[in-house]
Amino acid sequence: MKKTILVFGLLILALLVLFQLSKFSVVSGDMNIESTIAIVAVIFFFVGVYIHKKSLPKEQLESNEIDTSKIQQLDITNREYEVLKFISEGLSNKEIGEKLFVSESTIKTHVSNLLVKLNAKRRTEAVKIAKQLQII
Amino acid sequence: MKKTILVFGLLILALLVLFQLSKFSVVSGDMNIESTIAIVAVIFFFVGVYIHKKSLPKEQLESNEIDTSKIQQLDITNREYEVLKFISEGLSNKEIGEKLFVSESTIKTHVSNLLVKLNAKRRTEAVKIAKQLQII
DNA sequence: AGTCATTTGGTACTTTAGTATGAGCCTTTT
DNA sequence: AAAAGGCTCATACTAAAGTACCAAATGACT
Repeated sequence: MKKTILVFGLLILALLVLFQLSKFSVVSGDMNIESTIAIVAVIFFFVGVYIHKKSLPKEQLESNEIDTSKIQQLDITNREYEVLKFISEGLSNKEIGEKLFVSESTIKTHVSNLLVKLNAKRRTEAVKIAKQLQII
Repeated sequence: MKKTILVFGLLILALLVLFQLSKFSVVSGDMNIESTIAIVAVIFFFVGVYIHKKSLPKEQLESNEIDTSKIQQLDITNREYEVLKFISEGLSNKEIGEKLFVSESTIKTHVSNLLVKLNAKRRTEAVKIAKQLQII
């Protein structure tokens, strides 16, 4: 929180300096008007982008990107990951088996392994943990 | 997609017009340099904010806000909603019962009613649907 | 050729989950 | 007071989910 205030304070200061500099350049004739306005426009455009980005909660920007490396760290195999995604879609073991053209037994095996690897007691908990880890 | 291109096209056009106008104002002496630069800075700042906002996927901005009205539309009661949240946390009926100081039977009743109201076959599907509806 | 990880699938069993039904107790509304 | 909705709980059941083991086929790597 203190950090945010500091950053914004410095930013405003920088903008004021920039603004004064741009005026000075024009008045002193070091630069023509078109260039100055263009530069100011470009800079303030990016400032607008930056401010808006910073104004958003961090999760909304970080989230939605699946962390592939974490999947490997947990030793989750391709097949297991497929099953995990179907679980998060709310499908039963039987339905997942039909989607992947394998038996329900196979899905049960995958699910059991997933629960161990994700340190979950139930499939619902597995979904929660997987989302926290940004795996799905 | 066509709409996006159209909007951005018009936006660029408007900016060019604005840019030319600002130059013209200064050259013709209708406005002083300071004011012109300030106006351009402010406008392009907000353009930056706008562009950045538009560049984000809609879900990232809409999401994270729970839709209270939709909960009522579905006739989900307070208690049922509490249970729903615990389900999404990956708890079992027994664990939820302990958290809410009621029996597992009671939780089963609530879950059954939730599944009907959310039109889900399983608790995992209920979680998925509830998230789609931005209820949790 | 042999090892290893992955995927598959089976049996047998225990544990949760979910359904159906009925009932008692409150509180709010009519 | 009666009706209605919400919360509670129990019984009895069926259906999924999950565990524990075992075993076989496959492909990659050494």
